[in-house]
Amino acid sequence: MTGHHTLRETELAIERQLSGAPVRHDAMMAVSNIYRAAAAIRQHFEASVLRGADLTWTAFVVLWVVWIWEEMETRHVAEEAGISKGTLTGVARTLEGRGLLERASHATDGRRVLLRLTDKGHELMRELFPAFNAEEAFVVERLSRSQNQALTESLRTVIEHLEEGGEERRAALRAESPPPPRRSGRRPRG
Amino acid sequence: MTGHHTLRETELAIERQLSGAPVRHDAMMAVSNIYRAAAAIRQHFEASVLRGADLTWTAFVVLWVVWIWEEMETRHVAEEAGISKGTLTGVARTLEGRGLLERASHATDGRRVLLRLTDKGHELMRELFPAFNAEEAFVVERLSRSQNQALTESLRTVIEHLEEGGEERRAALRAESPPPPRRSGRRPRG
DNA sequence: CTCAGAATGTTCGGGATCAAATGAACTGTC
DNA sequence: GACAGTTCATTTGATCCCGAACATTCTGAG
Repeated sequence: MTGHHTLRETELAIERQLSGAPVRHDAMMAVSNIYRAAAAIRQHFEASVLRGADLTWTAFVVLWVVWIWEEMETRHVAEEAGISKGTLTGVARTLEGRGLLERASHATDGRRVLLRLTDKGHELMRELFPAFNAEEAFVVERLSRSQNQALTESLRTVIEHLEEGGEERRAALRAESPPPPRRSGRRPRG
Repeated sequence: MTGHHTLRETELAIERQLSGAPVRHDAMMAVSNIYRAAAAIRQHFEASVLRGADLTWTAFVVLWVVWIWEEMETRHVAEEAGISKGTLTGVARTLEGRGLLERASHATDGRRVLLRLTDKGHELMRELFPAFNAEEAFVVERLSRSQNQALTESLRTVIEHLEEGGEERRAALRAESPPPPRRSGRRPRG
């Protein structure tokens, strides 16, 4: 959308394919821009601050969450980091392999696993976070204080809307047309 | 951030780790919310409209771009879709395998590859896009017209800022401390 | 105490992701 | 016409990503 074509060209191309059916362009642009901005930000960070530590965005976020809360159960880390628990297992494994993170078993519940940073992990975060935050400031550099505020607020509205009403909506859509089994994912044994 | 802890708790925890060094919380919240919103949106779409067609967000975006522009060279598709050309090769392969997309060679340049939808792909997009757009409208449902407008505008500002000033900034940071080789990626032969 | 059900982290399968390396094809220059 | 440099798409390696299946552990009802 930010590529070679102008907005108007894109709109015309859409009309052409849909033979005039109404399209919510405003919603389309908002959603599209949220996604593009997120991708651009992630890419910028991985190519700048995170590059020196050879960390992905996700790996950094996991380290950050664990760093801030000192010690945390994996399911909470996954939720705060916005990834599934299955993904966290893998990310924690690589971070553990690099000596930045360590697992510890829960005192009273044998199922739970606690994550905490190693000394090396602490040291890394202490020097990395200021640089990361400086880059966050760079990202929103062109926005005024009030624009930044409004942006943050609107996005929070969207996030809360999806958290509160999303599941219901998905359930309704599933009821209309039950989805076929996913192509990927673990198969039943036998 | 939208997890169990309040904003204030998080801020205190950050101060604790940084022993009072200044932090740009406003920038942090803005960037964090952009990323969380994008992730929530992607997840909602993959669990609703895209679920029936068993498509990932990326796969849908690629189909969409090709659909709108009828026929397109791969590097332009990658740029419009916001993914690297290496990623596109893989995504196009899976889409081709499902009979939704096809490759065609360029008339005068043997290096280039053109993508276009198959009949099956056209049919899918004709029925899928309206549902997709309806979901986009759902996502921004709680925003007023002017909020939506401002959100879109601010995000565009961020995207353009990164497109225009990002590379220079990354170059400056690389000059300060030349990055070590990446852990992943293809190795030189021999 | 036992045993069914719930909760928790890991494994698995298909796929997406990037940067760097690579090979194929094109473009200019001599 | 050969050849150096450029421009494409593809390959490669390590990682991330999800959801569903799974093994292990805990909990509550009886």
